[in-house]
Amino acid sequence: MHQPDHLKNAGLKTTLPRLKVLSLFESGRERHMSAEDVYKQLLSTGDDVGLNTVYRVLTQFEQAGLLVRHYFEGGKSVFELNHGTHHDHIVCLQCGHVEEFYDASIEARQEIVAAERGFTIREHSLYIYADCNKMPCPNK
Amino acid sequence: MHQPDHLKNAGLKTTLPRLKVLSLFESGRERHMSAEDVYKQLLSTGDDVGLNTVYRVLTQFEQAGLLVRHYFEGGKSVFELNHGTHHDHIVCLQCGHVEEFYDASIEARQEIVAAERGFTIREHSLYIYADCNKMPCPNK
DNA sequence: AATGCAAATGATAATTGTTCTTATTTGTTG
DNA sequence: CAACAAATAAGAACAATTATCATTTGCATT
Ligand SMILES: [Mn+2]
Ligand SMILES: [Mn+2]
Ligand SMILES: [Zn+2]
Ligand SMILES: [Zn+2]
Repeated sequence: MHQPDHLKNAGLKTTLPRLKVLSLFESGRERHMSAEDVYKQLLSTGDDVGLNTVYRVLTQFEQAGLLVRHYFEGGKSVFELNHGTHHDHIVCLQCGHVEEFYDASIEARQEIVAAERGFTIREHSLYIYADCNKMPCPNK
Repeated sequence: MHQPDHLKNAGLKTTLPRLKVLSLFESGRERHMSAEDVYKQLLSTGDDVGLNTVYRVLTQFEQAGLLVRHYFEGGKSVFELNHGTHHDHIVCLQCGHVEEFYDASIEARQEIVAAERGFTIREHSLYIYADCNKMPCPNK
């Protein structure tokens, strides 16, 4: 799916830090990660990459369309692999567990809401904050 | 609507800084303002209030239910008067103009999405980023 | 394989938005 | 109007992110 040549295609040199970050996302260990998350994961496997390089690479990957950036409540950006299709998120306020969903009816209504006001949608973000009601919460 | 006694009711002393911040929101000059926005508006009318006091007062007003806080894309919190009813936002990417909307069908679908996954919704945020298509864009 | 150079990295410093600390001031109450 | 708790303001501290720049690395060419 995302091979090293995705980097070349995006005009990015195939460097060690970039490969490390990309394979961390591809490992599937965690789908949604902040810069700090990525930094710490790489530290924990000895694949050290400077924190500012992580930030730079994440931004480049976002621009190259390899990653998608989200602004979850709490101020820090979170990234995930871009698998082409849009989806929204429901986040457990207790444990941080994130589930993804796509609801065609919500998507359609947004278009109508925008059109009624003369707007042309560029993007949108919908986050539902909730309790997952699992015992115990899966992540924490 | 929001009189000074709203402060007392919330257990907050009726101080000059609080009155200044509250009346700025009530003036209707701008509905959605960040701490920095409030700070600068007050400076511009000579009603100086320290920036940290602005932050503190905004947080207190949020807790007292006088204001609602939003996390717009870009990292900074934005506040608006709480007029009791929930609404979502459509933001023009060109001029920053914000319009509010409420769509019962979107709200209802969110409940279904959450329920299907066993979640109980606490809150949600939906921002549509768009072009307002006005010539010129109203705010800038 | 060695060379050359643009591009990328990492150490460090700077910025931005926000919160904390604490001495001074202010609002309320007797 | 005195007393005292609560609130303010100045400044430091913090957290997330971005910028600067000397050194290193990927990679195309010899
Ligand atoms: Mn996702
Ligand atoms: Mn609003
Ligand atoms: Zn949970
Ligand atoms: Zn506009």
